[in-house]
Amino acid sequence: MTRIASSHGEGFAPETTRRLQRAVTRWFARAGRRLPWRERYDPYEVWVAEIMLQQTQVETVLPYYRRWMARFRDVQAVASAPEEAVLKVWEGLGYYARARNLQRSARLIVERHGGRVPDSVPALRALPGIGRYTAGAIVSIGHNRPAPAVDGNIGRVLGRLVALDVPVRAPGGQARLWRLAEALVPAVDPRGFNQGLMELGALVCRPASPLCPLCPLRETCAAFASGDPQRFPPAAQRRARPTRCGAMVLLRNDAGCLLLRKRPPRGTWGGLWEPPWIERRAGESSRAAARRLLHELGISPAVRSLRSLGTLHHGLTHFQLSLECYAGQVKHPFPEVAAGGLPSEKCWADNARLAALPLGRLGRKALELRRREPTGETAERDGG
DNA sequence: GAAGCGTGGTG
DNA sequence: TCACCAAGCTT
Repeated sequence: MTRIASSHGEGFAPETTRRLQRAVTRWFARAGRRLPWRERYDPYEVWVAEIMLQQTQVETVLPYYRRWMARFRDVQAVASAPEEAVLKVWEGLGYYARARNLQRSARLIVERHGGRVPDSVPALRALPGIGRYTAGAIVSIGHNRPAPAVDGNIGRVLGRLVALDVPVRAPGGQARLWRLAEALVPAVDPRGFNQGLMELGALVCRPASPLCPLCPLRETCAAFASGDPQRFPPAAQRRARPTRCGAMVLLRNDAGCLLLRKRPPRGTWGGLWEPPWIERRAGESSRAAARRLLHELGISPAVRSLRSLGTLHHGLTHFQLSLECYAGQVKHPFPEVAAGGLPSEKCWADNARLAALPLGRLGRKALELRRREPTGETAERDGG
């Protein structure tokens, strides 16, 4: 391996660079997976796929991508859809700000770019939800123009190639990787090169147990030469994940409809619907928390009883949720629920509405808990 | 710069 | 069971 210092920063000697470029693009042409967004390389399709793929694996994305394309054929279709329709297709995929930003961006693309996905990094980065990586990916993959793009996979591949000794996310690590990517991306077939690096990271240069014997870059790879490629680049420290406890209420009225609340547009599960829940205060029992929640909802006196359905556990990136779930019946068929907020933020949903509204996984889990519970009145018992 | 933002797969 | 990770972006 020959590495030289150049005016562009660090990089490889020109002949090494060309060899790496060829090795990656040839390997990708041979071993790259056939994926729906790789059929036509339509910039709209690449854009949607890249947003879905942020922090999400290919296998998870596939069914969502197909549903999306069946529902929204082009930028205009996204721009003109109700937000709820967009969130419904996204339901279950997580990081819901991506869906809201996708639609905001679609409207901006219609306004500013005549409905065509921009082909320059600055124009793309001006759109919400598109950062440095995604802009580079859309330019190179969607438009086949040379642009560097460093995601988790490429960061690991390049990091191993040069035996990067600081975490990818560290300040110095990012800068060095982007300089490398910039120096390596070829003018010819940048699409195949960037995708090839990513595909290598996903299939061969995996975080754990990399398949070096299958790697077209092993002769140039400093981590491979070290004999322990898995050590590079070093992992960053993780933060602790605290558990938050609380109570959720599944309230049915006499018409059999379930009370749902819409979450505020920002924050966790922004814009999605869910059965109301509340965090427990210090020293407060979950049943007491449930009663406090009912009071906030303004329907406390109408509830005959609360029976425990069990505990719902849900893990998120930065915390773990543990919710005691209570089922209750409300006396009046259509009680006022506006007391605790705007009327539009709550609704009594029948089964058709439940199926049509966007809910997060937590909400769906709660509905499942209720469905499995035998119907009819049971004596009040405390689940904690 | 660090924290917030979902979910599912894996060892 | 549980920590770790996966095609990052925003504030």
